[in-house]
Amino acid sequence: MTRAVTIRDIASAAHVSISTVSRTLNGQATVAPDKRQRVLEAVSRLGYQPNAQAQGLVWGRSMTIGVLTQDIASPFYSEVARGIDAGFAGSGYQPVFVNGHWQIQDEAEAIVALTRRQVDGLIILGGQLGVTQLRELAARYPLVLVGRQVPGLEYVSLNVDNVQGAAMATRHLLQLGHRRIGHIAGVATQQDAIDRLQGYRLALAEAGMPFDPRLVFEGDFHEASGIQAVEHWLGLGVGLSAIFAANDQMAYGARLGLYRRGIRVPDDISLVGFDDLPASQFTLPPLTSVRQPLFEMGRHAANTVLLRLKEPETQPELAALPLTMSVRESVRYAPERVL
Amino acid sequence: MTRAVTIRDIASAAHVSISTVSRTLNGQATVAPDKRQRVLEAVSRLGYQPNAQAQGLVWGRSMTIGVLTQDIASPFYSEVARGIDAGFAGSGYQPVFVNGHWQIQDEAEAIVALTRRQVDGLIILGGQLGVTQLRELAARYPLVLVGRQVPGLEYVSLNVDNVQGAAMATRHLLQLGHRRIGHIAGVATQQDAIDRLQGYRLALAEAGMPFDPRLVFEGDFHEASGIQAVEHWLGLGVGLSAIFAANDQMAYGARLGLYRRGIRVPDDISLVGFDDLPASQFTLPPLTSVRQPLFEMGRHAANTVLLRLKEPETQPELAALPLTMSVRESVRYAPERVL
DNA sequence: TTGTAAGCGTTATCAT
DNA sequence: ATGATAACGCTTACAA
Repeated sequence: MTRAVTIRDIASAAHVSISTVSRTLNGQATVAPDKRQRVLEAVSRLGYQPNAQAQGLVWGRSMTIGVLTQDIASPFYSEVARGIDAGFAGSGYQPVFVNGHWQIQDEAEAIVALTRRQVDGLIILGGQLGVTQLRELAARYPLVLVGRQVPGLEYVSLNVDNVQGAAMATRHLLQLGHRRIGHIAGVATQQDAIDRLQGYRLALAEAGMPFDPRLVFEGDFHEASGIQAVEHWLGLGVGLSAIFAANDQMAYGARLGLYRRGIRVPDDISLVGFDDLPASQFTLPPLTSVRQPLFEMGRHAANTVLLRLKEPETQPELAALPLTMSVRESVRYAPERVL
Repeated sequence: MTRAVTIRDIASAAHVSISTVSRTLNGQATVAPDKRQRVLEAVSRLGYQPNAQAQGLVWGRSMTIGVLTQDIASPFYSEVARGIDAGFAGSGYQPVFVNGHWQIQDEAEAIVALTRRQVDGLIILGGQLGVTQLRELAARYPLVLVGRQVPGLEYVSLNVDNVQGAAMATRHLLQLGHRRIGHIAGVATQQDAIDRLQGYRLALAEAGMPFDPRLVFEGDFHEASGIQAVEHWLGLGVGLSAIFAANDQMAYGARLGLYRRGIRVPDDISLVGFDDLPASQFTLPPLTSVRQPLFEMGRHAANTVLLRLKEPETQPELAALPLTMSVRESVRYAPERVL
């Protein structure tokens, strides 16, 4: 369309050289007041905005941070994304979000797109990128890994203790007298799913309860698999007084599945989720859940990248953020009868 | 960290000039098979990726499309974002999402950030940017406006007919015998909120029903205001047999508010939302809602930008995408008694 | 077919 | 204090 205004346009409009324009705009260097004035006037009159691409070329950085998510539209990722966005606000850096779509192929392509665009740093949320590739990336960029535990990359990994979180949820149920607790697990290839299952078993073991494999259903972190879990258990006739889902979305599904069978929550069955998505405050009933500080995680990841950018030598410790329970109305004392 | 591999590295590794490298990589031009071979080998061995910033500088475009949303983490925007992402997949263009945070100031800054980054096109979702600024942007960039109706910019506006959608929802309720229908409106400064209120009134008028202003509560499109609406109406003691919320999120809030008061949906009160967010399939009960094809809207917006980029002269018509009703379980025939 | 060199818009070095 | 000019990494005439 119309050609953009360049620094040359400003220079000729203000009757100075382009270096003078650049100097006035970039702060410290000394420029005579009158010329400075003319430059500023021309800049605002013509609406000049320096070309970030050209600046990036000469500075060797793009003021851009790549963020790899799996699905920008999932409530989980988007809450983290919001935190990342907040973390970079006012820093001059712009996050660029790309999607891996849960597929390693797409992830790899997304990373290439980011590196070609000369991102100055990287935040990788989950995913299945291989250890080798992650190590290479860590060597080239200030990198923060969220939700992945990679041997040798602990210092760039921002994690929550999923084992403890799941154990906490399970203990919560046990303390209320529940003895038959179903667990809707996530996909077995993801570390957080594995850890949460482990936490569930840990709490059971602590309480001296036997582990019944029929009480574990492997879902896929989406709502529909929560419904399937309920159908599965009801068909089997295992007896259940509580369900602990490995994430909130599956808990929502389970809730609907129970409703379809006329089973009340929490009267007949108690329900606990994991993540504490914003929406869980408004479900019916509001869902008790293990609170992951998603927003904070995003912000923390952003701040860490920023810090590494500023002081490349420092290796700030990435303390694991604490998990807490958001206790709401979906849990009650274990009923006499088990379904 | 480590310096990136440049075209010069490839040139010297393959013992050719940098133009030969460029030619091999950029397709058509003729390069001797042996040199071509050496170049390709060096490229893959050294893992060379052309610097997109430098290419952008030469080509005068960044292969980047700016997308202004209000809140990347809202289920509404993220579903559209997913569609946009899908629309650009494989096109070579990369969407860059920025947030306006519902504030005109932030929006303006976000747009500046995008233009400085030399985006080749723009998609603007909602927002409050002034008409003048939008016109300027439309003159400089291939632009698609989603959810805004700007005089003189109809040809770049992708809209749904909110008036008809709201009328459809209200008629649905009327046909089932409901006579006291509350409407939870959105913020009165947003056109879609105004249009939906108008559609509600239109359907009422068609049915020869009087408009009772006490039956309209102004919310803010978030869940909490749905709860407030219910509290407000129950306090007032207007009688109600159905509620039509201007978006799903407020409907979720209303659902919870009713639950708190022991009012059943749909037995006591019917509930209809607007947007048909993915989550509405899993609420309790699943929510009847006016379906906005959010994903499709995003994809369509992306495709339109792509088309304008390819053929700048053409002005493809932006046909309004159709709204339909997603009928689920939150609606029932009007009960005898009104609450 | 290939290499040299100009240029994309900017900053930074260097004289002046 | 200011203006040439050489980069930055790449593509693309233009010569050879």
